[in-house]
Amino acid sequence: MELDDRKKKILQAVIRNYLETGEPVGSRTISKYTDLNLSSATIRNEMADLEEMGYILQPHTSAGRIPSDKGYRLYVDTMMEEKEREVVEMKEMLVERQDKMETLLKQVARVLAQNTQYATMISAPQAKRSKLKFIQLSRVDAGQILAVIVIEGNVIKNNILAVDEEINDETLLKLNILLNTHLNGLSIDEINLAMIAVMKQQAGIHSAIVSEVIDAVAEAIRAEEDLEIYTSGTNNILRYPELADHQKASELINAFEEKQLLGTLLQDSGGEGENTGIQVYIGSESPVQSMRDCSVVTATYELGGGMKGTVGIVGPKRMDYDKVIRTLRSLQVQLDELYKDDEKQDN
Amino acid sequence: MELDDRKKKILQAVIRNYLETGEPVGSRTISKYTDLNLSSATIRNEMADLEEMGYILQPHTSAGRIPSDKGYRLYVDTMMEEKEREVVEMKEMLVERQDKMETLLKQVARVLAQNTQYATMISAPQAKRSKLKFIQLSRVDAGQILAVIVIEGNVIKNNILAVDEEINDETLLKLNILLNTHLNGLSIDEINLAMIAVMKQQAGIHSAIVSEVIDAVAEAIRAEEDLEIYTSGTNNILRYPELADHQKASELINAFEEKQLLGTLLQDSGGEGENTGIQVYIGSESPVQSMRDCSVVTATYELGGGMKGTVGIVGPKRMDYDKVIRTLRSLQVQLDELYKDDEKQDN
DNA sequence: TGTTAGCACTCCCTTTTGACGAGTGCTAAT
DNA sequence: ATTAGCACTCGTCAAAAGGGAGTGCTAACA
Repeated sequence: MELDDRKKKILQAVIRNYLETGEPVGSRTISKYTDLNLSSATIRNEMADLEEMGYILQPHTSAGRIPSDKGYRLYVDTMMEEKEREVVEMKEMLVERQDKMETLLKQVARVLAQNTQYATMISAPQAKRSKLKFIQLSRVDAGQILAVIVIEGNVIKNNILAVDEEINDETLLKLNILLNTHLNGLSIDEINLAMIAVMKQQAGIHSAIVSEVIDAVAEAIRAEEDLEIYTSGTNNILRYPELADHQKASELINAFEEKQLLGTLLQDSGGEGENTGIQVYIGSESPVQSMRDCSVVTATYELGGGMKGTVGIVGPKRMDYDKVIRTLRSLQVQLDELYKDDEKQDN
Repeated sequence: MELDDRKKKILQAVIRNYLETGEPVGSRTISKYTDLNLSSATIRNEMADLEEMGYILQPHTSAGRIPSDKGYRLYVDTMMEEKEREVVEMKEMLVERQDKMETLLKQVARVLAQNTQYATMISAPQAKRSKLKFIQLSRVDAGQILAVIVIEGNVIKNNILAVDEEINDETLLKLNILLNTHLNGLSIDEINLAMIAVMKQQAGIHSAIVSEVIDAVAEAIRAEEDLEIYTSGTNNILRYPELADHQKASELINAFEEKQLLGTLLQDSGGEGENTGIQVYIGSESPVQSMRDCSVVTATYELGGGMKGTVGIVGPKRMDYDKVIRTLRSLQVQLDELYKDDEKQDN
């Protein structure tokens, strides 16, 4: 059987209507809703075909039809553009530039949740491969050395090292120079044992400190490389009856709290999503088990300096894909402009 | 009317029974449940009295009774101890010492939530008044100065300052000494304008940087002084039918997500709670509006070095106060022992 | 051959009804 | 002061009834 033009129109009408009302939609509704001027009986025949093809389904006999995952997929892939043009400008989101990356991300998540009434998540931006930019040791107390580690992209990590030996400012200065000349500009897998041996030798009796600093560097880079994720609007889940079932809602809320599960969603979409960087997971397409009744839309964003992160929106399958995607596009643009020329930041 | 011994026993029985079953409890049940050997009719009369006095109430005519807030309060204040002794040792919680404060707090929240099946929250420990311990400026890039600010308790904040002028290492060293000699050991309200003027004068042409550093210090201390709060087990809210109503649950989940609302709960209990530092808010006693159907139990904990924080558990009014309080006591002891002698930490 | 009107049928949802049971308050007897 | 007895209230549950939305099929129509 072929999906001719009329069938497409009917499918589109079914989906549009269902997105609005959340109720199964019947043939009579379609007969009036579209400009096809067809009787409900004809629509019924066509709908039977569409069901056979797997685009829509009946919750039970003698109910209207609702879109299947396959139907949503077709809609998202090929039918949505047309609506996009006739839509008015959305209320502008306000994302302000923030000093602290953390503040910015939390704000984005919140604004997005308020705008869409769905649950949102965002991962901190990362350079492809974190390189060490600068190390600074300082004596902060007797027996305590503060190690400040700056990673490419001006991400800063601190670590306090306990040392047995008493260290004077001069040796500290030497150690600083030693560490910086050897390590600057290197990524974690470029720091090898031979190099460490050389440094330890040069450090003489203070070789123990070198080891500790290296450990701290390794940990700092590793910490930077695993995703920090912020979420907002979790309570919006309860807005949608199809998700508000206690069992499901509890699992979802848990996923948003544990956050690590969300990582799969916020990493996958790395480069794949065509040119726009926007990707849609419908129902069972999502890699996260607890989201099999949801749809997830993710978008990669860029802050400058090659720093890329991903932001995502989670809602019911019956979500307003159109609005969500437009909102995410607008966000991409805003973030891009906000951090166009420089990349100041800290943590 | 007086609350004699028999009435107390009956009230206690009603509450115990209701905590277990969650169902309104009737006179016949009590008649068998207690060792008073009274008929249901007598119990009925007593219960009518108790209702008149406001300790219990009827959801509707011809239903059993449930405890009122006032009833719970009496129970928590005077009736719980007896049960405490006859109770077996609870499953030991495992809280491990962590390098990072953040990790520790998250772990405590999670463990507590798993153990009790309620929602939990914890505020980061704070010294009474944050004092500056150490400042370090470093040149990290052309036009970028990294300011590392260490606050009492080894809390570290970073800030990258943009500077127009080119600064060599020597001036930077001078500035470091200048800043440290003037500012070390001071709290935010000890840094006054006169002092700043003196420093600016000594800094000469680099006075602009001094201003920026002072701003950074002020912000760092302020940031440290407002509560960081971690939560866990939010999804447990849905476990309890009396909270799982969409409207209420949504508000609650939102409170746990926004976190700042929780601050009132985690600050209030500062010193008030007798000797144990444990405080119970029942229903409308809670200062947080969205928790009027909940009970909240908070406990202050101490990590050493005068660092105090508060941890809290939020559940239905019908929560197992006994177990919750015992769990919190055990946690207090564990944390105390874990950080008994030193106070290493960073962020 | 595609479209449509008509019709019987299915199935869900809501309301109604009645039975049941748990629990109460009151009264009178102990 | 306590208790047995009884009428009454009210929520819950299940079954029954009614209504409505929607379908599939058939036959007529252009």
